[in-house]
Amino acid sequence: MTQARAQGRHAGLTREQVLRAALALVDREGAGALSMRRLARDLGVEAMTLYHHVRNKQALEDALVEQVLADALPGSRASGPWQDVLAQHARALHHGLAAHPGVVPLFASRPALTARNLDELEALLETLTGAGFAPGTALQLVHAVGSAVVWHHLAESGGAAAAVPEDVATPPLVAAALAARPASPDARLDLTVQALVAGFATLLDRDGPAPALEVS
Amino acid sequence: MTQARAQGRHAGLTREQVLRAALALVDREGAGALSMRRLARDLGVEAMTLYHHVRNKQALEDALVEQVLADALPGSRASGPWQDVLAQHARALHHGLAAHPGVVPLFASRPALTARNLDELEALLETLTGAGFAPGTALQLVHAVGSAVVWHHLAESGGAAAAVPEDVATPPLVAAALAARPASPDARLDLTVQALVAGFATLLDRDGPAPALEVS
DNA sequence: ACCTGAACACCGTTCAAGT
DNA sequence: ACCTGAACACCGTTCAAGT
Repeated sequence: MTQARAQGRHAGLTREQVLRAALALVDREGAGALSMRRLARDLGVEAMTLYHHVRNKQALEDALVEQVLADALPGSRASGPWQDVLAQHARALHHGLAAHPGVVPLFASRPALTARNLDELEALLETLTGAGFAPGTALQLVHAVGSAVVWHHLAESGGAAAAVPEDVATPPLVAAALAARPASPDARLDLTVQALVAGFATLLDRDGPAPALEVS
Repeated sequence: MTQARAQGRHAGLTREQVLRAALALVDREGAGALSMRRLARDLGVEAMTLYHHVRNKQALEDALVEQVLADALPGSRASGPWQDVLAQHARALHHGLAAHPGVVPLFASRPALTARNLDELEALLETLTGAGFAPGTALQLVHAVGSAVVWHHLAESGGAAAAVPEDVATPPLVAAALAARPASPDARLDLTVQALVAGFATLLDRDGPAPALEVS
């Protein structure tokens, strides 16, 4: 968008500018609109210039995911009952994704564990093992909650709910269920997260007795 | 791969052949390798020929998802306790996805409800509402289980677990958790599904008393 | 060190034309 | 009805070259 430069002239482009522009593009037009050439055009630069600040498109997408994650989970290290800590984590992730809906599809094809959020994960595991969970079970619980949140956004933005085909007769119970389920997406996510928490709570007994949390 | 034809000659191509070839391609080389031009080459045909059997690439991908789903869930209408019916549903979906790992990424960007599996859904809702669940809750439970299974395959094939970065010191609890969690992917999926089932079971009381299933 | 330009090997899709 | 061929407007990435 800015004007062309003679060859060899510094554009003064930084990695941060590239990432910011990429995030803006994805927020505006979705992950499908992100291309090296298009992003370069937005920055008023040749496409090849971008490769000086980012290894390739994959790495660019990785960086976007990391940034959204880092913004969403600032390592708050909340304390309190493990159920609340986990719910707080889910909420933070939820709001982070809501702020950048276009990035959500990129989460689907990427590992859940990145350098940037290892600290947050460690803090959650501390809380959960402190509450009596075995470490392996705790990790699965964190993953389950995280993926439920991501999946919720994936489904919400894909119009998953609205997709009962027109030309097919909706069976009675499906129709009733669609009409009766919680109206707001947030309430639906809450229900699922609460069910996960309640479900893993029943596994607590297996892992060993929980320390009495309420006592001093 | 077959030899070229003079213009206007019938290739005798059918929609079924197109879908079969597309599924084979995706199974062999992943969803990323699926392109109209590549698929046409595999079929020994010009790319434009495909548009006679499929509306566009989107529709082709939709058809692949539907087919994998239809193969995985043949509408078995299993009976028994709702927990078992749900676990059986999860297993069927799990095996269906395992048979076509390349198709899994296509599930992430598509609605969960298609014409092809409405019957299966209705049957599941029958079982769950029969067990005392409110229809809305039942639908959410089915969705939660389904997305847990799909997410599991997504994470498994994306190498999500193996992705603790080399250059970063793994915090102690994260390391312990990775070492201690269930070794096999199947066992991990089982744990999550069981937790979901147990969690929604605790919601049963809210929805109303369950009819005595064992009686007569 | 940072940026450009041409080139290579690809895409999805429209449109007019063949039989 | 079914298939082709050329065309349009795109891709990611390599490589040699400029300052």
